[in-house]
Amino acid sequence: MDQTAPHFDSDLLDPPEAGSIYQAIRDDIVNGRLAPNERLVISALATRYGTSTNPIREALQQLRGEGYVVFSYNRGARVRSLDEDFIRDITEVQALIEPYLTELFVELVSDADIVRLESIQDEIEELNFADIYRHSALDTAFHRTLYDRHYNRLAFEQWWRNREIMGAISSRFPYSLSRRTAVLKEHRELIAALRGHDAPRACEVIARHTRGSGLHIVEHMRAARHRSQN
Amino acid sequence: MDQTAPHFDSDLLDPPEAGSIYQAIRDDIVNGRLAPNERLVISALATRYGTSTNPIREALQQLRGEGYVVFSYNRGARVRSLDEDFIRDITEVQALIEPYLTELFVELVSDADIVRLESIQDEIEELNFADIYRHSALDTAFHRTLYDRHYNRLAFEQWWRNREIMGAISSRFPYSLSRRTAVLKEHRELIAALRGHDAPRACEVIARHTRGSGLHIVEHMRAARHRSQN
DNA sequence: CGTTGACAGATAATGTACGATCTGAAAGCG
DNA sequence: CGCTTTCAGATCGTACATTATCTGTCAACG
Repeated sequence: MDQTAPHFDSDLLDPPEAGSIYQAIRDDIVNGRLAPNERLVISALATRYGTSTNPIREALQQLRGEGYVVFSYNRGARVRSLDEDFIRDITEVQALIEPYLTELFVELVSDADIVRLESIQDEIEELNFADIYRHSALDTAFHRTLYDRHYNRLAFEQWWRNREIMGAISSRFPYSLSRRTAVLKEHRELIAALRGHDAPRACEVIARHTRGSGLHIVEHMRAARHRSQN
Repeated sequence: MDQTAPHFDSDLLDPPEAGSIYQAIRDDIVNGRLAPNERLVISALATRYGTSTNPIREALQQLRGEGYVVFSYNRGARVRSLDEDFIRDITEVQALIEPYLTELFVELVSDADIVRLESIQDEIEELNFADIYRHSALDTAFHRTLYDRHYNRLAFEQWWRNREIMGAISSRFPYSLSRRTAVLKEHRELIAALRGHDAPRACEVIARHTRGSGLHIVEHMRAARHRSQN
């Protein structure tokens, strides 16, 4: 079973060495090694990734087009700052896309799919948020099972990008107890809806799931902001 | 001081000269001067826009991130090919975003907004598709009136990008008679729904409008493909 | 005679280096 | 204390070097 790592191709073939700088920078952003709003100095990145400046400049421009990086003229690039408003916005877009992607999956879901989802979910519950990175990987696998085979690659890529951005920020916060129980409950609810081929219910659950995830992040951000205002 | 500055027609916005190459290339794509699937040769573009290669390379990378351009390693860039599947995909995403954006507008619509929409619509009907470019500008103004003030800039930008891409392809086809009547009818229907603050109806109309627009393009593409297969 | 395959030159993408501004901030001056 | 000057560091544009791919010719072969 090819359990795919969080490795996602924007090109079909990974060029031997080419887009790897883009990949590396993007990974560093979504994993928090390059923090939101952090300045991205070209020469520093060039030495960091062991190349000259031009590949860095091009990678940053691509990331700019994807929304990970912002530029000011003659002042260089920064990692996009992820404030509460932006998380709210991205969450609402996800709450549109995910039910849309789910809707088709309800049509074409097979028994094997259900088994796979349940096995992932079993593992999630067994792990019980002990290892956050492992949990994140499992959660990603769960959702990708739903969306991977959708014909609409544009929507899928949009969803994936947004998910990575949200992951970048949410990995800094712990799961609250209420959020944990909600995640588990909603996953189980979704599986039940899929088994019954109940599209409206599946879409409702996934929309609730998505909104809850965003709200959870925003609440953490708000709390952190208040703490720092003492 | 005597800098024979290549002042492109006195700019009205933005940094002096910075992203203007990006803008120029994007405009050329969405206006069809650079056709779908056309090869984008860096040196050729450099001479075309009167600059060296690096700004071109960076602009293309940004456009890649936005989905206008695709790369293959060591083989350069092409304008994204817009096949029927992609139009279908982009249409379905638009059919998610536009009702979402409309929903809020129903809440905050003012009498002045209604007046403005009606005046645009009057002009559209008076023009009656005689000048396609003018019609397109008016139609854009109509829809932007609905979405411009939405707080979700991410969704707005996504909508705008998709709209420009669809405009790039649809401008090559004439409006069929049935499509013309549908457009006018749906705009009027939308205004009526807005006046009555009827959100569900407004969303339904705009979703139908969006899907119809996409379907219209796909039908033209299909017809053109069959013609060329003789 | 037509097709295929290899080779060489041309073309273009990718990487490196450098110089010309621009920015931001600290030092100098009134 | 505020304004100007200076200056290091960074961005942005230009030029060049290095490969990789494409094209067309020509000979070998069926």
